Amino acid sequence: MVTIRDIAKVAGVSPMTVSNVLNSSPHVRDSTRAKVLKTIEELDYRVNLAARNLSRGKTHLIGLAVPEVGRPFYGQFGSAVIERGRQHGFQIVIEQTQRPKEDELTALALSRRRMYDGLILSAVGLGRSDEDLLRVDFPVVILGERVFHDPVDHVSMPNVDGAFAAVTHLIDQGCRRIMAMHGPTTIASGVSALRHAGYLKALEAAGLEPDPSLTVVIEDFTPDHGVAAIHRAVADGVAFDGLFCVTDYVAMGAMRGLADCGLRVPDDVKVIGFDNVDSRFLVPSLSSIDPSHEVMATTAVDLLVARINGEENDPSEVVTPFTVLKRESTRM
Amino acid sequence: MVTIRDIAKVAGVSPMTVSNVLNSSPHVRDSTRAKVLKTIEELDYRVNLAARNLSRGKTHLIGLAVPEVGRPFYGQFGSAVIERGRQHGFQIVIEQTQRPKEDELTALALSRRRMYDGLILSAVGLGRSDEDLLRVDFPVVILGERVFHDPVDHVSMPNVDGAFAAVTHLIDQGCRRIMAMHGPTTIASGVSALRHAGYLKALEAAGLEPDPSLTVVIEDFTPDHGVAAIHRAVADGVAFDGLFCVTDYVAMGAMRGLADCGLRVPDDVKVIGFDNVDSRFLVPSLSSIDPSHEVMATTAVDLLVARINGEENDPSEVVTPFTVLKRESTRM
DNA sequence: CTGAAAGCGCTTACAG
DNA sequence: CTGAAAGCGCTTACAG
Repeated sequence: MVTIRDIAKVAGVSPMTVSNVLNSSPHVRDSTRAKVLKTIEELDYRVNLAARNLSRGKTHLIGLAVPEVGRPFYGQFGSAVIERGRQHGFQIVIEQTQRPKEDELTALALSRRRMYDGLILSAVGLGRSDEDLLRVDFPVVILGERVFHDPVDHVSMPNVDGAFAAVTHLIDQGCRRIMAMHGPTTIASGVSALRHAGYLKALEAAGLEPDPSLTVVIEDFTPDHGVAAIHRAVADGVAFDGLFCVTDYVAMGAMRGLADCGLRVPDDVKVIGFDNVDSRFLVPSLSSIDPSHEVMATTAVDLLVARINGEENDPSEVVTPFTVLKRESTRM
Repeated sequence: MVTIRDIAKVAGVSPMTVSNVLNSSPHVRDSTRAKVLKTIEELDYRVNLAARNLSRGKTHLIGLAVPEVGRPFYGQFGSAVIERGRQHGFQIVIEQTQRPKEDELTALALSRRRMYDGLILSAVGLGRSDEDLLRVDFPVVILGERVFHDPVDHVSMPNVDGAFAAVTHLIDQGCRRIMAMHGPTTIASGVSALRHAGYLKALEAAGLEPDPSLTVVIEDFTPDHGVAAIHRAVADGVAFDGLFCVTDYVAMGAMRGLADCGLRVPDDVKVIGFDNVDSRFLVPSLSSIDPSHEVMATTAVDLLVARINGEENDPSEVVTPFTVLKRESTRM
């Protein structure tokens, strides 16, 4: 392997001059710079980043821990993070936290091994009891609501308000028996609990009595679970004219399940999701809450980079703005 | 920051014994190991991977260069690569190669800076003229057909055969005027050219005359382009009863476009895609070619890891098996 | 503008 | 079983 010393020897300068050229320091005479660059070219030298990382104390690597990058939301979010990271000169290592809490804590621990300069952690499984673990002396941005008083930057979605708006839209479109489909609401700060809260709030605001049989809990946010949940509900004879799904990806499955059962969207059941991932291409096009995940990604990266650069602001909590996208699936 | 020397000092041993403990070397007395581990615990020490990487000459990082991880195929593929990498003890850095050829070459160049131990490169823009650039003394696995004689492992999809099977299925279902929708066929080894070849082959095998007006070229493999292409074709009065799309993601848009134009699937037009990404959840469910991307991911990672470990096999070219998934969108 | 020296925090033969 | 020394390939003050 060609090193800086080889270049120095051939070019007849010291290693440190080569280093200066590599780092485009102004303190190099033009002729020297040219000579060094020429040698670098000739020997096809490439800087060894492992060495640079060690001496600089930075890796320019950011960890991104999300449940599964194969799901549309995280894929698109990840894509935006990679792009924004690149703009700041960082590369992104993706870790998948398939086992919600366990893997999220592992990611946190890993990142402290100085492999990453910082970590963006989608905390879907962390609850109040994990507060202490977030007290790290390491740049971290959490994707999700602020749990308690963890001294960490948060970027979160407008879960309650978005769900409220979604369900209110269903009500406006004439729905009276609205099903809510989401995960267990055991983690109070989790997406399911918050979106369920928004659902209940919307019912209440409209003077509708919540019916527990209309709350359908799924284990995981995949279309498969959406399909199965609808099959089950219909088999159980649950009657409903509206459906609010925790994510578009789940809604995609739910719409498929409705079709299986001979229920038409929007005629028999109006459906709305959350995330706005490719949902406009479905037939019927799926109404959704757009939490502007581009904004989330950009904000998360920017906050993290600021921490990495040592800016000492108070921990901030950014809730992204949202839009209600009204499409065919909720048409009157 | 706590280093190995701090641990050594406190535990009363030499740094190298700490290192031995960290690397679970058997040559450490149990009592010494216990003492060191206790100190590590107490001082909350974490190994500095940047330092370890430098001295070991490995980063345990694999680069994955794909066009855009927000697209279902690459998201799911990336997910499988991350998972398989993890099993081998590697982490994955994703680079997005939005500008096909340019960024792919950049990724190649970057990976030689010893940041990655190896690179998995989705070569959508590289053609025969780039052959030389692939002659790298660095572990690389290319996702895509073998261009010429580049001495590199390849994992590719059954592009021609898969397309042949897809179009033959349409013909079997009674289609006679079959549209092919894909990108420019300028790169002979590219996905579009190969799948188009399979399309032509299937027509020929069935004795159908190819009609150039039925070949629709799109700029990018997104649903948006699928929608627009259908709108355009219908506005132009192109008549067709079958549609083969280069990917399911494009087909999703095309089906949306057909709905916009009042054309029913499968009654008026039967549609089949390629990739099998969530296509079974669409309404109607989309027929597709399943190129077993799990197998692709696993194979690519395994081949790369073998290279990284210095195994000196001849460059292999693996074409994954495929399945024709017959669903509602091609029902008679 | 250029260089000699020390250091980043580990690991790797080599002795003992 | 344990340690002293050299080295991985850079960068960073500090001199000159």
